[in-house]
Amino acid sequence: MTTKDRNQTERRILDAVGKIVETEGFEAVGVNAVASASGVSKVLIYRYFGSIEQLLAKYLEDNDFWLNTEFPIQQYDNVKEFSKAVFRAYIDMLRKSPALRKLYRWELTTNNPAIAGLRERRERTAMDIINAVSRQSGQDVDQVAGISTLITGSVSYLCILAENCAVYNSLEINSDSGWDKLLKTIDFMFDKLFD
Amino acid sequence: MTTKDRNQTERRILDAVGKIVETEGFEAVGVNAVASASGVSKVLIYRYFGSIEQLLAKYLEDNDFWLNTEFPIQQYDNVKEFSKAVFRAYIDMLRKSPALRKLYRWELTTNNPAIAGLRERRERTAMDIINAVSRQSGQDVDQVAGISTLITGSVSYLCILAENCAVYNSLEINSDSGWDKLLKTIDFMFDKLFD
DNA sequence: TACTTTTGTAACCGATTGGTAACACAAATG
DNA sequence: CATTTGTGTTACCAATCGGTTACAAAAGTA
Repeated sequence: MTTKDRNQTERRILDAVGKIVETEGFEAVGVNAVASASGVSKVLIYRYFGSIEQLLAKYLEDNDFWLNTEFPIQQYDNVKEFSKAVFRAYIDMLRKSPALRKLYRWELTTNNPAIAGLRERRERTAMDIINAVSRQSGQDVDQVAGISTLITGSVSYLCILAENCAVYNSLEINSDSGWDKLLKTIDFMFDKLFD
Repeated sequence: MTTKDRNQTERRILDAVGKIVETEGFEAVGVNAVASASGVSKVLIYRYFGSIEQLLAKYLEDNDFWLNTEFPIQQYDNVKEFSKAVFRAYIDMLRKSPALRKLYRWELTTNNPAIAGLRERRERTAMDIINAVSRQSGQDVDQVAGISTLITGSVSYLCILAENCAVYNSLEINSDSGWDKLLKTIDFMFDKLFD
């Protein structure tokens, strides 16, 4: 260590967590890995964060990993275009962020208080949108939730899978071409559904 | 060990793999775990299977884990009903089999020759169905592939997630009630799309 | 019978895991 | 000045990981 600065040390540790998460995922975040990646003795990890669980909770807290993007439905011409925009944003977000993909992947194998908190907030955000769409379109809430689930669920799955698999149902999920096709399908779906 | 019977020993080892996979997933299949779960010294694992990778390959080979169910499209009244039946079967299969869910989960973090082989066969099976549906319905292949991807992708995701999370978009993915709602949405979708 | 091969176990190996104790030193506090 | 508090490192701990060596005994073979 260069200087004696707790704040800086904590930041180093958290940065190291971020690096490991982005490259190898949450599963690889251990005391030894974080210590060597940050260049800080692991004793300080326990001293400043208590445990790896709490360190990860802090990391999740620092980075807004729930769907916090603002979507003012009033600004859109109609519900259909609004819906398309929401899912387009969802895809972009997930395709751009390795950390977010790793988080979604981690959630498939883990359950702890930090994750539960994330899920709750995400659930609220999602249901706010779904309720708004249902209200404005006159569609049944369960129906809207179902459609939304089909899209976000498969997008989540494909974005995670793409890191280890290039093709799914002949779609190149590794490149823009495959996602353009999927987006076309989504648009097509909404054109048929919202009429 | 009771008797000296290689076949029986191999079976014991493979059974132990199955048990570990179903309960903890492929990630937990290690030499020590398999040895203690099977009651067989780990030396024999190396002797008879070479490595854990090869043991898992053998396990995957023994259990037909790709979509091998036969779906004769001619037997159905129309493409719409055929499609609904296919996805209903997909959901049932995945919800019933813990091992299959664990496999899908494992594939999200891993890539190896055995998995690649599975994916190829699965891809062929899926594209056969998709091509058949496209031909009979007159729909564009990419469109059919897209719809199919949205459904199977989200179903895969939700089935994996359900082991650690009870609710997604207000759907109870842990119980039949949630899946009934989703099935209704899928049926509704096909009713709108195939017309 | 004597010898070889097969099937099995126990014990060990180095590497790595999460976690802690002991100590050095800087900085603030009396 | 002396002393406590905060920050950091080194070195260690037991447990577990994948993997191997050495050996015992059963089973087949000459």
